[in-house]
Amino acid sequence: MGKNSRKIDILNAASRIVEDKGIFNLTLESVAKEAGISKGGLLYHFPTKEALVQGMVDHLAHNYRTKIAQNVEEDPLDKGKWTRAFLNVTFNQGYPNKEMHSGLLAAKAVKPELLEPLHKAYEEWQTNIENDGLDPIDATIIRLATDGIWLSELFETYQIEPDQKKEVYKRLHKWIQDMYISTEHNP
Amino acid sequence: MGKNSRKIDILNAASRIVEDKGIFNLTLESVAKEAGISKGGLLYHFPTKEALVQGMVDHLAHNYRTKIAQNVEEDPLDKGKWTRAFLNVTFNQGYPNKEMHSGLLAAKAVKPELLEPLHKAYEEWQTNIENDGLDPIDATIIRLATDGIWLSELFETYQIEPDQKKEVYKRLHKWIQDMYISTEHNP
DNA sequence: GAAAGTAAACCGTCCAAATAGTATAGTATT
DNA sequence: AATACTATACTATTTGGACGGTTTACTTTC
Repeated sequence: MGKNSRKIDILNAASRIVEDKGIFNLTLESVAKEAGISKGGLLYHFPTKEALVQGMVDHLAHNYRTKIAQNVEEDPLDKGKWTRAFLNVTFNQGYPNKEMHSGLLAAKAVKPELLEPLHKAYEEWQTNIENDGLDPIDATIIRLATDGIWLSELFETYQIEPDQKKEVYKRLHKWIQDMYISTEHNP
Repeated sequence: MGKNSRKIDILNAASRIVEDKGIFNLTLESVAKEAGISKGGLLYHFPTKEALVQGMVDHLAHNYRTKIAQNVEEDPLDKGKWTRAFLNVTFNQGYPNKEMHSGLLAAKAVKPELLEPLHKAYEEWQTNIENDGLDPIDATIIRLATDGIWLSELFETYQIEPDQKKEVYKRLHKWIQDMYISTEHNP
């Protein structure tokens, strides 16, 4: 296993706690216990609670980035690949997942500045989506809609039916396809 | 003026604290101070911290509901009025606002079950939007996109340019209009 | 209309429990 | 010898909330 698999164990434990018991139960002791480690051991890896939360954010931003990048790379088509990546990741690959939810909430609670790694990722993505070979406004709308799915899962504002979610996905996907066709004659 | 204007003062104070200093600084003392009241006085109105947060959620859910309902009522057209209400409220009336952000985050931190009033509102709205006289999937996509705007403002994932935001609004609005035209011949 | 009564609104202190972080001495692995 | 821990004790501080008392706003009674 990697050198820092222990660190990742700890981060996962922290995520689980935030997810199951809320941020107020994210204490050094509870994280240590959940990770099967002593408090001293936890503090060895993350010297402060803030460092722990920063670790959570860095980790989730890295994972999210990797996931999106993978989808972009594996896409055979160039036009719309970024927009499609977000669609796929959100609708078919369960991202952003609960780990991300906890990380976001923890950071927002402890110190919003910790979210910067994620902000940077989002800025880049927005640029890529606007230069995805599609109409930038339409592409942005598609991205916003996927973020809407995320929001609804994060706060459980409403449970979209799986069938309906699939329909939404198909329609958005088709939308990208139609844009592609309508612009390929105007290079 | 109203009997419980004091309660609302307190709720506003609590929102301000969450917004400016984060959830961990939402203590009984800090809320009391911000509201210009004593700790005892605060506890008179909200006997526990949980009750305070519940108060925040109830208040924001009520305000949001009212705002949406107003827009629906004032809409001269029937078809698409619910979908348009969300568009207008989100893009032109600054809702969900910071007060809502704080309430949501506080509830999620203290006890997610407290969000139920909001969940109920969302369920109803989803039903209304699906029966808005528009294509239900398209209407849902528009709603998801507005939620996406909300998410980005809540976590500041990326700052959408005001011009671009306006463009997005115009396109979504036009989309509703086009749907209206294409379906009005098939009653 | 003064006095008495009453309930809601509010103050300020006290306390037990919890917590972040420090410190330290020792152990296992590499 | 260095790294990665365990285990435990301790400090300093914060916090929810209980509690007993006080003021204000209104009524009622005499």
